[in-house]
Amino acid sequence: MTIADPQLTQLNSPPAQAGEDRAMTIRDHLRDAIVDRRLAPGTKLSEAEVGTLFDVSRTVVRAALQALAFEGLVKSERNRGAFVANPSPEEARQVFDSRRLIEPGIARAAAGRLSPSDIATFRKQLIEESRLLAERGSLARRAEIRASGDFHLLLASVAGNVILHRFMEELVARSSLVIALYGNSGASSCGHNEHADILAALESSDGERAAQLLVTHINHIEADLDLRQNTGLPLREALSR
Amino acid sequence: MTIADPQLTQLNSPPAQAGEDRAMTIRDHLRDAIVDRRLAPGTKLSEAEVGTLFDVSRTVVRAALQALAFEGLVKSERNRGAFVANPSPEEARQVFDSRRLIEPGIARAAAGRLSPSDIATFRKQLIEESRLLAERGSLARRAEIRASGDFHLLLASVAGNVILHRFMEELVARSSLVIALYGNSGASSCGHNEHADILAALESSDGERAAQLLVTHINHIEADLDLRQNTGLPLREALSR
DNA sequence: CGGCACAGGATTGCATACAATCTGGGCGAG
DNA sequence: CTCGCCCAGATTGTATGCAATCCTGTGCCG
Repeated sequence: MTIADPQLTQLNSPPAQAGEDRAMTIRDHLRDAIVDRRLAPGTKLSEAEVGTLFDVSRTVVRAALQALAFEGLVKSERNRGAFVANPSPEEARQVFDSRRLIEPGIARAAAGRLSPSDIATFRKQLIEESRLLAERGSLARRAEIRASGDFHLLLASVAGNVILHRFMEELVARSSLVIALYGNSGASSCGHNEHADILAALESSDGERAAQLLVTHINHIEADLDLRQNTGLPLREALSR
Repeated sequence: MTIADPQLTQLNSPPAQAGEDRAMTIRDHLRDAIVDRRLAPGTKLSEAEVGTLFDVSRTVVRAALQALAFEGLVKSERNRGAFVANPSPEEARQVFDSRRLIEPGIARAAAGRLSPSDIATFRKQLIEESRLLAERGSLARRAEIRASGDFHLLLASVAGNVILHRFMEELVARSSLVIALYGNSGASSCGHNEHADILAALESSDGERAAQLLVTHINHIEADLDLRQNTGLPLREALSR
């Protein structure tokens, strides 16, 4: 059960980053792979194996894995190793509860600060989403989920609060994991039209409406999941019953 | 310019932790020292020095420092080292903006879940705060600030959302830093009575009122700071010490 | 035949060694 | 005297080695 399948090989090509921080580069690549579902929840991330893939020592890999563990994307167990997080339905609910609490506030803040260049960026983002929505194939589907998350991140960045932005980065990433695990419909889960509506509300400086649309949007995403308790049981306890 | 002053010597006594995670132990001790102001903002945390103090290798220290950097309590600059964070007034405002956004939601959630044993814990907490409020001396003042933060953390823990709880841990810790930096009044900044009022609202299951009191409370804390822009010299935190 | 003990291998935790980079001071030229 | 360069010390970044721990599979015993 090695992680070196063909689709992951692309991880191997960080184009010789400049003297930057290699641990963070690896962290970013792993995070992308996780939210893209190229790495399934529960997959073991062996230090040696990751190190070989990226051609660095375990020291650097450990730093990257620790960072991902902080973000909740990786669960690290002492003397056992690091695994792609496998959020329980309860955790999944908490992710969306948190988003329902935080994102409306972000929307209100963003509504008051939206610059013309922000609007342009948003439009480009929506166009990209449309393009991916039209495309077929699992690869496009992945990119679409990613782009959908980027919309929310863009919103957070416009709001101008770096702390909340980081919180949102974590929440969006974990949402991707949760959707990967509990996603139900074949239909695209993240209604793209809703994003456009939210942007429209922002453009008319109607932060309150944007906030409300956002909550509805999050509700839709969560409603599309199957968060029944059964699925989440760890193997051991499943056998005990 | 060593950090081994008399008041820090107490860091040196982790009573030989069991096989637990030493990096996290060191992280906790450092965090305590930072929020207690025993380590001033801007202080350099040399890996070798910290390692000597705790009698571990730099490897472990690096893990602890990375954790603190992730929480925003430490700012780590490549090839230069780790420093106790020195938040700008703008960052300080963002901390409180974040708290105003998140804590009311936590209060509403907590109001619906408050158990009798929770109430008992809260009461003990308030008594402790009163005790410290009465005491004199900088040591008691530190403990009081700490205890005041613990109230908010307790609230988050009652709310039952582990993600939001972690966010609050970060925000409370950063608040302590900010208060240390920009605190104005000699008077106790964190009105203890307000905590009691909040608890009363929670006990009567009036989450809305608790939320509102909480916002007022946060406003009071922030109002007690001097967040004028003047300090904002990005000049390398010039003379920050 | 099933359960338990134990050894082998593999993996992580930690310490240490070495390389890369930064800081600060001294020295020389203008 | 001031400015700039260069070198030495110090500090961080990374790799590697060793010890501790955990998992697996085998063989023994009930």
